[in-house]
Amino acid sequence: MRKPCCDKQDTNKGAWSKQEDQKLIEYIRKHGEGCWRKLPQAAGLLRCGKSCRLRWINYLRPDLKRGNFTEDEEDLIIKLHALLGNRWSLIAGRLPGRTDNEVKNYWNSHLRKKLINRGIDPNNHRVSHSFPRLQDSQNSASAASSGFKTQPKVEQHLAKPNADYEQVSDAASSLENDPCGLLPDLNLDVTVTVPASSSIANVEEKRKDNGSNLLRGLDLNPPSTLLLFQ
DNA sequence: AACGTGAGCAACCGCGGCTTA
DNA sequence: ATAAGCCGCGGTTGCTCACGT
Repeated sequence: MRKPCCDKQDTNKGAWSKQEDQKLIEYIRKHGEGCWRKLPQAAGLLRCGKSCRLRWINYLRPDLKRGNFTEDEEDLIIKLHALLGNRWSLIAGRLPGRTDNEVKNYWNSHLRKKLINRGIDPNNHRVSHSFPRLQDSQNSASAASSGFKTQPKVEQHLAKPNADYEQVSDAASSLENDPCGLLPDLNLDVTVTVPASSSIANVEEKRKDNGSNLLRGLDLNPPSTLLLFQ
């Protein structure tokens, strides 16, 4: 049998130092990503491989954008969350240079509140009486101050008060259980194909057999050609 | 100026599925 | 065939900083 992943008593925890970052960057620059278990020892780091992977993916990767999310990115996150639910890695996969952790944090700290302020339940993207909407004047003011050019299409279509649409467990299931066509105007223009062996959908289907029905057979194109909504 | 509070974010934890010995 | 390690994910925690009193 294999050795345990790492000796926890011999590993550092908490914030990474610049020296540690540098070691990790140097090592991956030379050897590339992969084999996270061996990496810490090979790179001279007293860290768990898991921790190294997280640090690299979320912070050190050279292709990371960092900085504020654009309005387009915000809109896309909201729409993808309505479609996919809390599948942050999938959502981040549609946002070049963004990580699942970053998207998740941004959702929890900013976007959730925005939706709540508009009387939309962020869990299912439906108008909810338990999230009292601001008056229109306040709403537009808050939208303007919070960076939205106009009301996103999602809200325009979802902000129809109708108690029948409430109380659904999560966004993904709400879409699946949408007999009334709550989201008719989202125009989910996705290509339905037999998944290619290399497609994201295929990989995801292999990984997450539970609850990935939404993705089954969806050929998720690269971000630049994504046509989820119009 | 000092303290309290809340927001934002980096990092950790635990779990599930896959891989491998 | 099976048990245990590996990997990646989502949820949660805890630290830091900005802001208000």
